[in-house]
Amino acid sequence: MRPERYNVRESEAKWRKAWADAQVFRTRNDDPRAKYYVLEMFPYPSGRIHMGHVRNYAMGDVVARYRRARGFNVLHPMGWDAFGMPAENAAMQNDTHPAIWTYANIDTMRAQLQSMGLSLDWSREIATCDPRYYKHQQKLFLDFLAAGLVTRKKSKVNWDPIDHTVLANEQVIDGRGWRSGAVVEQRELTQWFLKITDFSDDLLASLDRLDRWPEKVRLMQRNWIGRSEGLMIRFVIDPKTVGQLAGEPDVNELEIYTTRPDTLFGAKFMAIAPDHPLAAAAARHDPALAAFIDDCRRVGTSVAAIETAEKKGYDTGLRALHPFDPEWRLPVYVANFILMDYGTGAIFGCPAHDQRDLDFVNAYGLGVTPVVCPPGVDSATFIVDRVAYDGEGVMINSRFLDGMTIEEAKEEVARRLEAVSIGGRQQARRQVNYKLRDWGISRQRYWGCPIPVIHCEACGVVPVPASELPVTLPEDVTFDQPGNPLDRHPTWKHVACPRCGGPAERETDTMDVFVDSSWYFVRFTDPRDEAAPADRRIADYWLPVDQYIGGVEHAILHLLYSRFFTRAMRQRGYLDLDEPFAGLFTQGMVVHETYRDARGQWAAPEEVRVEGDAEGRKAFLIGSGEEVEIGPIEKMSKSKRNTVDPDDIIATYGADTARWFMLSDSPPERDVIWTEAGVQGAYKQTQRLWRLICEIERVVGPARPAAPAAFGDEARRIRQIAHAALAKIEDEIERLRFNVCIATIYEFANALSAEIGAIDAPPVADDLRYAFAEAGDILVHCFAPMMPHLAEECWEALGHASFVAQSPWPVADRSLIVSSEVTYVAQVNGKKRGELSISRDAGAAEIERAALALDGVMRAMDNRPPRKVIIVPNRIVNVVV
RNA sequence: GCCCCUAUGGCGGAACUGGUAGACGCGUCCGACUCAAAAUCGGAUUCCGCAAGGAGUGCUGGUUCGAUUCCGGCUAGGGGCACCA
Repeated sequence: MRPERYNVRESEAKWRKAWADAQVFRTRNDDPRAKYYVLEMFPYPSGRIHMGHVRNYAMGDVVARYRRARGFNVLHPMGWDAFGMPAENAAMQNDTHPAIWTYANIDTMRAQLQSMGLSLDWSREIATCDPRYYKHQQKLFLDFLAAGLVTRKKSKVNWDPIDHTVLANEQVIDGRGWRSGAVVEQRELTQWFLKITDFSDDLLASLDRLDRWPEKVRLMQRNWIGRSEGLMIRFVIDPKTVGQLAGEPDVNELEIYTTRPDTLFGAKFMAIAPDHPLAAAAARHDPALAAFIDDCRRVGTSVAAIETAEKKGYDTGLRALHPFDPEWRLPVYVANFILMDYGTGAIFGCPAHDQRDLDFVNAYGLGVTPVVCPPGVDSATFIVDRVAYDGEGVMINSRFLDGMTIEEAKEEVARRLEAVSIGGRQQARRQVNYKLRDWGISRQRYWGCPIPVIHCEACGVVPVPASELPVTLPEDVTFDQPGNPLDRHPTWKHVACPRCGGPAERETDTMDVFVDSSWYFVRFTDPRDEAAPADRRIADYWLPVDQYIGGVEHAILHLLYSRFFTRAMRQRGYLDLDEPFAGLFTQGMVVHETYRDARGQWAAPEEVRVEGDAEGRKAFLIGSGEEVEIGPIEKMSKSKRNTVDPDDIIATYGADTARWFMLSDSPPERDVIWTEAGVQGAYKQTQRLWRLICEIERVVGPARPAAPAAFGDEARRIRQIAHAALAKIEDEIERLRFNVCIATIYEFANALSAEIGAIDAPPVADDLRYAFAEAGDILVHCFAPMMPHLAEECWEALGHASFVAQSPWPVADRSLIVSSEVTYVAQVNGKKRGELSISRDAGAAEIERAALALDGVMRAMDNRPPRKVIIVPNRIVNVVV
């Protein structure tokens, strides 16, 4: 006799040990079966796992376990994105070395992940902060450097003038350093860049072939790459306005990039970025302008900050000549919303058809002239005042362009200006431009992969010889002062130049952590290879990743950088691979209510008791009974204290319950709200499924029956229920629709319960016993990817000696599912008026006759003759009167 | 500011490719079992209406025999914006 209740704690521990002892999830590179690589974005070892991790890894594990059952050789590895700022912040706060902090976190989180019962091959675990990992990254960097895929150039950073340190964008709050509170400045540093722009076209074009990526991610990447076709136009600066700038270089003309040359007759001003060379030249003769530029720099380097700041400009006094009218002069402003990184860092402003330009002229009173008239609007009365018009239309107020479409006008302007020559060069040329910029990877920080180059006064930049790799981080560093400890280290950075032997210095910048995560999926294929990032044959066998799963917050940067790395590695012969991730799924966050007391202090969910119902819910502190306000539902975060610790949930309810709840209810791409009721509901299901399996076992008996020659009606019905559920669950798992999958499992279990309840006392006929045994096996297989521990317990109860984790997926017999009768909905004028059940192969005339004979249909038709009858096969009959 | 996404009962959500809106779960209500409670099991549950029937998928307009689904205009919430990971 089986126990009434399923003992979660005992069983889960037992099965995890059994899997580990039998090495069930160990993956071999020489397995002859078809491969399937499923990967979840590896975690940053922040300290403890959170519910977002549970959700992410539960999803990946469903896919891994399902594919394994379907006969694939599955690679499902785990590792640690272990470099990054939090380790340095912790070092400063607690006086612990980043490595010690990081590895301690990894140990904690590994144990937590292991308690989830994930089917991971832990023998392939990697950490990016391990020199055995970053050694290969340094080799890749040097290889890319030799191949011209790396460059050095100047770029701006946020500089904290009190702490004397470079700040990350998130460390700049309202233009001030987070620690010192000092107003942030911009500094230019010479930094290392990976030339991702070499691949702009391919990165863009290949998006079309990523058909197993969410459309929104492809769209975001397309916009990010931002290919545009436009015109470079040289504006002559009126010599009469140059004045004291006369001696400065490049003050005779201003080159701009525009995608809207058609609006040239709507131009009201020119604007240049505060970092534009012309702005710098003008500022040398105008202290007020220099002060204005300093002001602009205090916003920081983030585009969001620059573009949301109030639009401000400074008139340089320079005037540019309109290309089509030498009498027409346009004022040249330095403006805080022009970005030096895009185009030439200079624009002409047409307020009528660009909102930013319009906001600008409204602030400076420069006037608006519309030049594109929307269809159906009278050009004589069309005015633009607060909202710019960026739609289609016909050219107006534009002399020789009048009456043309936008496209015709663009072409006409380009054609005319290409033909004009100034100083021996065309005044304008067509140009394809990209928003995408090269990837700056230099970080002025300790806890990252050292950039393996040496700076020699005589020889310049010298790569560290391969035999000396990896360049490891020195361990004797302190974090008692801000800034990069590598920079102030007494010995580490001083070395002999590998080329001339003279005194030289190591590069003290380390790499952006996005570099670490741009090739880790390659390393997992062959993680212990000492000679190469991965053996080429092994990498080519496993890659691409068949299903990649992670947060949508990585939709652009991480995924684009990984796509770049794949291309660079292919070019250098490491891989034969177009794209790293054939399938991508972006899952939603885990969110929770927030609680706040009268003093504005946040309260954690475990400190709060919630009472009430539909009318209103109230929350009280458990200790004092004080009422706390129930706030909005937000992403779980430490600062709002609305987190739930997976350890507590797993200890109370078990890993299967935690996994099940994270997969049920909400669609995986959407946010899921953590509720206590939801977890309890999931827990009840584990017990329900266990009871059902026990009942099946009692009906089937100790000996599993052989397949009978024929099935009676009841047995046929049970088989139909089981096979229909199996077919649907297969489809839903493959589409990663875990919530629908779980709903189908509930329906399946409910239906089986009803059938079991209808069974009379034993003995039970052989065909029924067979049908129940088969249905039980199918049910266990269906929930095994989500609740693997319970599934093993049930599998054993049903009399199997093997692991369900190693058993093949049952074959759905789809011929059992089709019924001979179909139900049509009968509508009159699109409104449902009845239903009719009819043979699947009934003809149109027969269906129409049956529909018109229905009571509800006749009443609704009210003796009017049918004008038209629409029949959608197997679905609907609509009578139009 | 720019780019992207989302919106369906009391709640989470389902609805194949434009074809029965509300599957499944939670909650609530009623009932069974029990001395009682818990657990479990059965039934009801979009709204208005006694009913017939009507209304209904954030708001608004359109296309269609038919719109949660397609198109236009809004509103609200969320993600990303290049040094958080």
